[in-house]
Amino acid sequence: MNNEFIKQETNVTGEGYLPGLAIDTVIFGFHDDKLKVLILSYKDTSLYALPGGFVHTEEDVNEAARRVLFSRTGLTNIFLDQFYVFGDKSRYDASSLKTIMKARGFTPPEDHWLLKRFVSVGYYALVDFTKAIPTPDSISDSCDWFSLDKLPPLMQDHRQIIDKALQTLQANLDHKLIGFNLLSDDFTMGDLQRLYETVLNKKLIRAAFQRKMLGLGILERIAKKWTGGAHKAPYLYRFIARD
Amino acid sequence: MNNEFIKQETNVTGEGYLPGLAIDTVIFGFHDDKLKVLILSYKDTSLYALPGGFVHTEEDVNEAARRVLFSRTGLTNIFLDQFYVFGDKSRYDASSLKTIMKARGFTPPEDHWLLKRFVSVGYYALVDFTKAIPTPDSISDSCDWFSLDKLPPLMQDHRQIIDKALQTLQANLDHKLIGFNLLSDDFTMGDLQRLYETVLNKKLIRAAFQRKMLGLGILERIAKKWTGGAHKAPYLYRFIARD
DNA sequence: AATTATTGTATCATTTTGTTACAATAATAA
DNA sequence: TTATTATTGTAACAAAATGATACAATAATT
Repeated sequence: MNNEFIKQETNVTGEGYLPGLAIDTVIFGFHDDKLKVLILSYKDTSLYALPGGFVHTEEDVNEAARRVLFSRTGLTNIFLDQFYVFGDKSRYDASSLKTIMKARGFTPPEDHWLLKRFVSVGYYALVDFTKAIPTPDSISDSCDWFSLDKLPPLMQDHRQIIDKALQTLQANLDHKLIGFNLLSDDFTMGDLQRLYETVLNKKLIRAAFQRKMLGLGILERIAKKWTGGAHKAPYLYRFIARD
Repeated sequence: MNNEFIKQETNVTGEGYLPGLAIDTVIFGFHDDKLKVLILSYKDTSLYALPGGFVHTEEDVNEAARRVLFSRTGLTNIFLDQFYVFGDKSRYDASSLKTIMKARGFTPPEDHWLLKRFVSVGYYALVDFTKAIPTPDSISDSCDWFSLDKLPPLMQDHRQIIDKALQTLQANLDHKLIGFNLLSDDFTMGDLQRLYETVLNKKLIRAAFQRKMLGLGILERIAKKWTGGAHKAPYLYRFIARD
């Protein structure tokens, strides 16, 4: 359980943190043929936000991204891909952080480091919805999956950050051996196709998709899956682990 | 002519700048069938570096990138693409900046803001070698094109920044309507093919390349070019301007 | 006027992708 | 037990994209 925020808010000058630099993570999951995103809600504020945090002075930024994700959601061992830096002057809005701190019974001084302008580095990841059991940290009420088409109003520019992450995901779906964390270990060709269709938001041709995927040589066939449906049982596949 | 650096070094606390955040730009040009990169050399130090700088407190980061490029090289109206954030703790090396300031007759205090840890946002661009006449700013001896295969030793991690920029360029050459700034206004199909071959570092099939490029519908044929060679004159093409 | 080198394009082969079809088969219903 | 149903895996063919070769056109040179 994370109580780093308490350290951050009472530490008025931001000692031990890189000033003005934040991290925001966009964690995609896939369930019910919908893309989901992990969203935190801050206690007693009705503020929704991406899991984010700050960089320690003695830590790589990429390292910080992993730590922040773990401390805010409990998710670990996830490949995070850095996708953009959000650095517009207009993006930062001190009011939401003020609200969060006040809801916690802390009234920050006007020159509190968290109220200054921040530039945020965006990271995204794809995780297996069933295996990723997010748990909120001590300053959050909840840490939940939201469908992309049913997002609550988000703090600051987090909505734009998600949009940009989705664009990056769509552009990279083919190249990166994505789905690596996204589906459970074993899946059917139908599962994989529905994932692609959802991410790319378009129908794919079944026969061609299957031929293509098998042709890539990254799938191994495990066993048959008895689905309980009135039809031939599909094979189960898994990604071939690379050395 | 830029004398922002004088402001930066005498301003020991970094007032007016975002602390710990730098910008580095990788400007590619193409000449003699070679990819070139713009490199500055600092006066009296034999230190070579990418054109870089810092972000004003009242400015977007993307804006700052354009301003920095202009103030350090004189280049303007260039589309810069943000490609990565270099945030490893190990990357920053105060010694080179100390050397630069000392060579200018200024001995910075140990806690000078420029000697602290920096995270750098990388941008790259492609420019027409013949039109981009770089001019060094007041703290640089020179601002020159270097072949990618003949780079001098560079400050800090600038070499890795260039490598990463090149990878991004290679991955995006097809998608982005690149070459937009990279070749002169009018060019032959051969010019364009040599550019692609150099960036991708592989031979392309002439007939297929020509068919593909013409098929994209982004080229218009201007006129014939009398090259002086003992052969048929090639057509000149230019990119069709989009609305 | 013949020669040379390069360009633009046609032609055909090969590969990839789109489309349709069909046999295989697990569950269900008859 | 046997037909029915829905879905899967794959074959077969069509269409499109790409690779490879060839050749006519032609500006400069001989």
